[in-house]
Amino acid sequence: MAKAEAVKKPQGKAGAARAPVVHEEVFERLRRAIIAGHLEPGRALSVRGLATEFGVSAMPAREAIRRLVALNALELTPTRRVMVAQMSPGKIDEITEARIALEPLIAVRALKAVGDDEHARDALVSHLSVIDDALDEAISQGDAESYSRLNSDFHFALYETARAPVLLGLVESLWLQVGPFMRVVVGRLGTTALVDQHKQAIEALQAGDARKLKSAVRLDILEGMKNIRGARLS
Amino acid sequence: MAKAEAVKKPQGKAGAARAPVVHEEVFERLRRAIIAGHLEPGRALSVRGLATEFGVSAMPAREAIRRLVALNALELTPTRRVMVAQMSPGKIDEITEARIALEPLIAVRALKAVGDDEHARDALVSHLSVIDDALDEAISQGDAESYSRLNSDFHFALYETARAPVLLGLVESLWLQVGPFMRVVVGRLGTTALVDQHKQAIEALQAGDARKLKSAVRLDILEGMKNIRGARLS
DNA sequence: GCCGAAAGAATGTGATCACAAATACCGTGC
DNA sequence: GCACGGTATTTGTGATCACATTCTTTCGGC
Repeated sequence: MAKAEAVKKPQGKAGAARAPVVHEEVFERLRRAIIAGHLEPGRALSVRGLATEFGVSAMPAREAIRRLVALNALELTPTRRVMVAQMSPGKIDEITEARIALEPLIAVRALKAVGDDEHARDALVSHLSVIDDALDEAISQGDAESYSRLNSDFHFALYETARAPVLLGLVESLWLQVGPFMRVVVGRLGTTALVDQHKQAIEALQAGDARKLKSAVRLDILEGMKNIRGARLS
Repeated sequence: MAKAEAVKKPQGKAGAARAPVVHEEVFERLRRAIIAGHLEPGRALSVRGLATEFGVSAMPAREAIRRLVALNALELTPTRRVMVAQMSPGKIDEITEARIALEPLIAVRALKAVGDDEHARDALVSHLSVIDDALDEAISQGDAESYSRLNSDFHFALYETARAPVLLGLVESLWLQVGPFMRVVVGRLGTTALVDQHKQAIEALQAGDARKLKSAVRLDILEGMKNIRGARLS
């Protein structure tokens, strides 16, 4: 398996000269799957299993798993087997606290990043609106899968414009830890009852209102995490 | 090389049955070295170099490096070479913001964790006092190496009692990113001018004063990061 | 019928090799 | 003296093998 066949990869003479190595591709796919909630908590993963599933050799799978363990997205059993992290009430509290501490900060940074440039702000607002419209569509159709993906798309589209790699890294680690449970939530509750603060956030961005933006992000987090807690205790 | 000699490791029948695998030991040693500031920013690391330095094969070195890259402690060059992360004014801002957002939270959690148990609180206070005394000693002797290590010991002795693994992981990631620069700071400034808020924090713990504790932690962070910024701009 | 031991499969970890890309080194030409 | 080009070394990455441990399944005894 995984002949790889010396793809030749002529370095892509034009462009940013990025060469997405195999283990990074595996990592990215797995990361997205976790954030989008495609993997249920407690789901066991193995190096060889992941390798065959992605059609690669054991090595890239190992490195991807190692990275995700470092980010607390995957958990090690006492015997060093790997599973998607389990949730606990205590962890819900911690993640909620950390998200509320960090995400409003990075949202405000995004606001400030586009604050000077009216064109950039409009572009961001319009981009977020597109995502949020699709989100509403997913909600009305009860499409849990799309909901999870679009919800993370919305938040990270906002956060990435902050150009704050350190904060973004912390937030990504947190999302990797909630991802598996967002899935469970929207699966159990159905998506019809879900409300979000995204439109409030967009308005705040448009108005350049940092206070309102922080509030919207904070409320959105509280709503989402409350649902997780509710699903957990049911 | 790396005979390892089949240490036999009879599983340590008594005890927590922990078997510190090779790559974890390498990771831990490297992690401590970075937090303690033993590695200067921009310092290049290589898989084989680290392997021979630690007397292991390439594999554990690879995994340790991969984990530390995931934690933003190490940086990848465009050609995938590895170095200790560089600092920039923007990163200083971000790390300061994140530390101030997170560390007071975890400190207050530590306070609450020992709040009920007077015995536990006394034990923590006494433990922290011992570390802080050693810290004063290191300062008076201008021992930069001990200062870095004891300073991180103090903070993490406090944070670990919070039993908040998620928050602790985030904070550890941040310390891994500042570690190399603490070293530079104390090396350049000398340690005589350094003041810390540790005694304030200990008093707040003893009094069960969450507000004062948060303030002390916050000020300690601001002091430390200000020194980093100053050293950077000099 | 059920518990437990033994056999078999699966898994994590470490080691080593191969290869291409990148870096460092060194000598030549001007 | 210096820039340039070519060679040699270093390096990251992927693949594969070996081994001990762990998990699973099965079968035998009571």
